[in-house]
Amino acid sequence: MAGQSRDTSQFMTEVARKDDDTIDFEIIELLFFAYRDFTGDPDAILEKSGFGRAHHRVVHFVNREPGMTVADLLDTLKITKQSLARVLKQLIDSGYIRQVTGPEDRRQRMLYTTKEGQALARALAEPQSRRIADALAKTGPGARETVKRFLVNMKNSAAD
Amino acid sequence: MAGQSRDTSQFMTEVARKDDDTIDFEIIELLFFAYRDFTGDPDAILEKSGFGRAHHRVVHFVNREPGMTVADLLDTLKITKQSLARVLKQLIDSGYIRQVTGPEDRRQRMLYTTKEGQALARALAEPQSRRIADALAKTGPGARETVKRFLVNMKNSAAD
DNA sequence: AGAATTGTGTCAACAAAGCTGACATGTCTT
DNA sequence: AAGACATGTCAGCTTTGTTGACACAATTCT
Repeated sequence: MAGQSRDTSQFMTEVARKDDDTIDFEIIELLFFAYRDFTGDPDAILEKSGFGRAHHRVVHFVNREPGMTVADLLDTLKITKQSLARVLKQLIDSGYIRQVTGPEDRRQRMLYTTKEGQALARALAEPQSRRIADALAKTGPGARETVKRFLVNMKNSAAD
Repeated sequence: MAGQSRDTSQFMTEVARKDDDTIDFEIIELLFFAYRDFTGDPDAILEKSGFGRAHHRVVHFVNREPGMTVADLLDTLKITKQSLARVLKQLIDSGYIRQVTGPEDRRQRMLYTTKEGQALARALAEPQSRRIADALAKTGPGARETVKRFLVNMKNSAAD
């Protein structure tokens, strides 16, 4: 699809692929492709449920950390409460997530996945997990530790 | 922020953090956080330009592969031409990207970044590149090769 | 030469998921 | 009692994705 001959000589005196020795375009790009395809994995399942990627993230994190509050979730997702409210309400109404009034602080709503929510979270994570396992296996022994450390270092540490 | 005491005993007989030995929730999550913060880097610059992340991606890829056609770009971004048209038009009108009629096939529009487009692409990539360099340095020697191979393995190989 | 296909542009309508601002309610905290 | 806090909700807006339809020029096929 990108195989047409291109006479770019009038614009590029160098090579077609523009490389910059001071900017790591390569890893930037690989991250984009990797994440694009990684997030594409659960799409088929999401379409069946009638949910989107926003719902996916909510179910995932509530499932991972049962009892987290709405504020915790907002902090994790870094979105506004109005944005969260939309998808969270749908998930609660559909029976995937339930809320429990905080036993210490009754203002809080502790979030839990239902049986159905757990099943959904698992089904969505499954193809992604397989992709990761395959990629790590192909990359070689010790890859998991290195990749894990890299990813930890990539995310913001302070305002967490 | 997540430090409140939570009596989840009535729902979780296990630990608070739900682990699943068959699903790699850990890397899935780390990928989310890493990518979330990684894409947040250029936001300040984008706000100044009045552009969004869609514009960022277009400028990036056109800058990386000068002379790519509209079809190439659609294939790379995996979005519809109507979606692309919107942001591409704005970038052309603003003088960041220019089109040249294909010398072999006059139906094609070869895309090039202008001087301003190159400067923008570079400015946007700079904080991301720094983040990657820092993360790789902290991860240790040889990290770049391993991470690169992992990312290549993570993306789809076939329909590329 | 004429027909079909291809690459690109564009109109119109719609959906998902983000945003801001404002306000209500109940629950702490002081 | 007053103020701060956690959550929910209404209303409206933006960005960025989608489908479907159509136009036009250029290329390719028969």
